[in-house]
Amino acid sequence: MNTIDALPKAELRQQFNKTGLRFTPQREAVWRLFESDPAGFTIAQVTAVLAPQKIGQATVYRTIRALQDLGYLKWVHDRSGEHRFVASRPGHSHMLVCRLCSKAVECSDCDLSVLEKLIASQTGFAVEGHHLEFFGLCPECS
Amino acid sequence: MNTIDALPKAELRQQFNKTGLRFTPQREAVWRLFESDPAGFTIAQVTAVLAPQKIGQATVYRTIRALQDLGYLKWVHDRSGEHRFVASRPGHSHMLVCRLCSKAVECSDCDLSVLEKLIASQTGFAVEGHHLEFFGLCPECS
DNA sequence: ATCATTATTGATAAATGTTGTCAACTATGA
DNA sequence: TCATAGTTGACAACATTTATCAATAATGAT
Repeated sequence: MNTIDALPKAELRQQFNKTGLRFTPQREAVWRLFESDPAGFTIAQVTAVLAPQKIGQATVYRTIRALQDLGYLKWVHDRSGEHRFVASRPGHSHMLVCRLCSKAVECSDCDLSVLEKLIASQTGFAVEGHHLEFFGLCPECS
Repeated sequence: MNTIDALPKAELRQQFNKTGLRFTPQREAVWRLFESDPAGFTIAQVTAVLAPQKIGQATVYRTIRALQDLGYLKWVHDRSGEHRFVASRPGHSHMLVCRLCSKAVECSDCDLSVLEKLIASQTGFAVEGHHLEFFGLCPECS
């Protein structure tokens, strides 16, 4: 229920090529890493894990940004306030982050439109979008 | 309606002293800066603005962290994804950030409990808290 | 008001984190 | 198979954040 389904290699290649980017072994390795753990990783962790495979840190930075732009990576915050990246699917969604195991799951169908209307009427603010992270305990850690 | 009321000097001093911290001219200068602009500042901006007053960057870092711990500073994200700090009042609240003027206003009475219950029933996730930022257009920029 | 205590300051260095450069390499579409 | 053009990794350059420490100054007690 939590881990997202593995992304077919062909689909990932297609996503890269669509925007003129190339599908390289290094980029696939980075993506596979994120796919392997729903808790996600910080940039430092990714470079550390992939260093033995001789993947340079510049490549890690570039790949993470590319995956972000494609919508396959979203960020959440540690309790320490640090960025952590998590595999996801393109499109808007919210993240539920477990306080204990750090696992992050997407919550895409949670509607905030009611709240946005309330805000509009109370403050005159025309809400166009939002970033929302929940933290708490996942079913396994409860 | 947007800018928060100026914080009395005595109250700020009290807040610092309460936790064993001291109320110094440097710390007051940092706070006054944040109080002066509801759009907030990045750390780099604060150090740049206060450099002529001979306030070291280490002091800026320390003071911002202290103000954060006291609850008087909250962070929001730029469109570029960067941290920006904004003056606020202690306690939980959400931030409304204007896309044009970057002004940030607090929205403390927006209830997410309904949404949290919905999430709990749908995912089994026990929500304990959240971080929520809205972006859009403030009344003046609409 | 004075004083001793002890947190704070600024300068500097050290440590991290991020981006730029470029020749060699390789994925891609023709 | 081939030419094109994006990609790689090593390294340098740059930016950001933290640690150190002697001198200074805010605080509570007197």
